[in-house]
Amino acid sequence: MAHGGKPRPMKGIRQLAEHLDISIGTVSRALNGKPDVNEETRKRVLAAAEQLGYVANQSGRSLRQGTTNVIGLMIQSSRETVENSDNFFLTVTGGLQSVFSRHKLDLIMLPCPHDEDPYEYLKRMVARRIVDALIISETQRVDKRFDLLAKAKIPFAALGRSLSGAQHPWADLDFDGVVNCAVDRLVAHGHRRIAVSAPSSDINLGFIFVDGYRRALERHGIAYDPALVIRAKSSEQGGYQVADELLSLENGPTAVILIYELMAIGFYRRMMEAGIIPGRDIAVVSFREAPRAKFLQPALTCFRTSVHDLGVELAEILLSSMPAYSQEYPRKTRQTVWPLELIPGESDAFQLKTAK
Amino acid sequence: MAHGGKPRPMKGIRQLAEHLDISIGTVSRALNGKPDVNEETRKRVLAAAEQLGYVANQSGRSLRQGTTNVIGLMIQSSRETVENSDNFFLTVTGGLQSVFSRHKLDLIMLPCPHDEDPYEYLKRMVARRIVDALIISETQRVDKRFDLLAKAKIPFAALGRSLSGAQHPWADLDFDGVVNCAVDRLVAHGHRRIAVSAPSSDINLGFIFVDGYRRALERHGIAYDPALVIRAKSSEQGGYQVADELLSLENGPTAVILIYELMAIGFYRRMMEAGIIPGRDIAVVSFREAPRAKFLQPALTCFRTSVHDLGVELAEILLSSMPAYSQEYPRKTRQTVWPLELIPGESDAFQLKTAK
DNA sequence: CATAGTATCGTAAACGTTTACGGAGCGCGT
DNA sequence: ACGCGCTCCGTAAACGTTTACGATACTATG
Repeated sequence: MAHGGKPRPMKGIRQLAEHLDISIGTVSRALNGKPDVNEETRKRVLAAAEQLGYVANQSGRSLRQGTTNVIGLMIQSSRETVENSDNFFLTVTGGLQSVFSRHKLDLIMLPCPHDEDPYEYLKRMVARRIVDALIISETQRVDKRFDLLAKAKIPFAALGRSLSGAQHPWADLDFDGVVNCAVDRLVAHGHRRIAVSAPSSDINLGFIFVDGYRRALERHGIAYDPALVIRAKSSEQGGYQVADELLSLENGPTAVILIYELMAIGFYRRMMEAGIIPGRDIAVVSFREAPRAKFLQPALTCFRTSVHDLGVELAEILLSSMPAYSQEYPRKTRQTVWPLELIPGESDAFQLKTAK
Repeated sequence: MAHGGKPRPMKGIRQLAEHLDISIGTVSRALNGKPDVNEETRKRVLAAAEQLGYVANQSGRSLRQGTTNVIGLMIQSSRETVENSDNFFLTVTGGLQSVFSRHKLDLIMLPCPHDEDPYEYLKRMVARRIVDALIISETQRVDKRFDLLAKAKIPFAALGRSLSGAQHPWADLDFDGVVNCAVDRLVAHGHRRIAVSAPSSDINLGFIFVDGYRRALERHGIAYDPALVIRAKSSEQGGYQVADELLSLENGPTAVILIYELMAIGFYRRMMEAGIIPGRDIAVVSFREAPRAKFLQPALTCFRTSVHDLGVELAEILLSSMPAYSQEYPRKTRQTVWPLELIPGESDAFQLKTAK
């Protein structure tokens, strides 16, 4: 009974080596595809590993070679984001993984607790060295995390641009293009008084959106009226509130651009309550289509994109800035403004009769 | 220039020890709150660690003490799930973390790639020993993952019950209670022909829901008619399809129970197309309220619960089965059927006139 | 036969921690 | 003076890998 029986407790590479009567080093080389190993012994090793269910302990490996083969995606998931975003992150995750899995990289999500400072959380995660690279999301207009990551010299990319990260890799939806397209379209239909809804300008999106709106108006020679910019939450209630505020204006708009499709639900309702019919009395265009809005009558004009493919793009941006993969993903630029496509509906499909 | 200057490159505990002229062991003990260390030196160590930004390398620590202080939440995120579930997982995650963070445990999400077998993926994750414990979700009716985890002797809990996991820890929504309550309510309003929609019976939910429906009918002495069970996807299209199939029946129902609120959108639309008004001509009750359904007219009667608190419960179930925390979370039972609350609307608020 | 080269493998160090163990210093009682 | 206990700290082993290096056996070449 020298080395017979079934050594069930698979503790590590050592047991595997003993079971094969091979040195531990050779086993490691065989498993990792290193050159200095006979093809036949390699087969034996792989077969035994498969049979005994051996998989290398990640801690040992990471400690030795200083790499984890894991990419982290940090999400803040504030209560409001969770309520309103329609699985945006899970969809992006799908795109990211479809790229990473080709390189045997695993993606993990790092959800920052609601009661912890995102900066401190990220610092901890970086220091623990549990990931080789990081993707941060929900970027703020000024975001210290960019500096942290740059200083830590860990490869990263951002889902969402930032002033702090002007020269860093990111991918972001083309908010500017959207609002430009929307304004152009509305102006072509005869509108001059166009309202816009946006979240607080602290959030980068809130700033970019309104800034683009402003420049678009300027391009058409329309004066910018601050009263037509409504700050509201990106929710159904927010849409209701936007309608409410616009109704209270003396000189109200003939068209409105909503920043999130969900808002349209509340907006429609409030307007209908007031006897104003979207698509007939007021034009509505909304950013980012979500599957839930299809029921709206009249059909909402909005913008669509493949969030999955945005994830693919972001993954490639990240890999291009990781030394081990950069030659596989050569790039001119590491900053992508992701395009969206206009889906025409009935909510703005009328020509304004009276020129104001 | 013995040990002056700023030793910026913080490589590990060794540098920290040298910088303090203290042995490496003492530094470790000081940082980890072990008893055999002078309070003053402890303060010095903590201060220096803070100043130099030292955080223990996780790989080294894990390797030594065989524990990672990380809990994994595996999600499959099939394309359909991502489309339809309204951030259910992110909400649960919030509840989980609110418990875990109290014990300095970190939660990471492990999203299984779409093209990989969930069982193999889990096997890999377990073998790599990147987590101390696991939560699996989207459990199947028979789910090999339970056996895998039990055999690997890694603590785990499931979000969703399973036949395989009958004796294992889980928390799940009370589908049975929901369908019972719905049937009781509809019967009390005079309905005898009640239809139900459910996903495929492979999915555990699909089985439980219909089984509960069947027993509830039996309790009221109503014959079970298979024609009134419609298998459909939990989406808007699915709801449209359910209405369509029900309309084609010779002897149609006077009430319907939908399994997901999103379906009500399509259901309403198809019914209105046929000139049948929900809440007047047909009663509608739906499971699980989502914020998006509030606009429906007439208001949908549905069931609500705090998904966040479900996460809290699940976290406590898991901790109670981890040796290091079990005495802190004593439990009689490790299986929770999570209750939901009825939110009465107008969609079923009428008494059926003609007794059939 | 001697030598060089090649293919394959074993040995041991290293990664950064934690922790069991023992030792030094000190106070105190006998 | 001696022994004992206590507090605090240093030493070194161990965790499971990977990998640089050297050793061995064999083949080919002169």
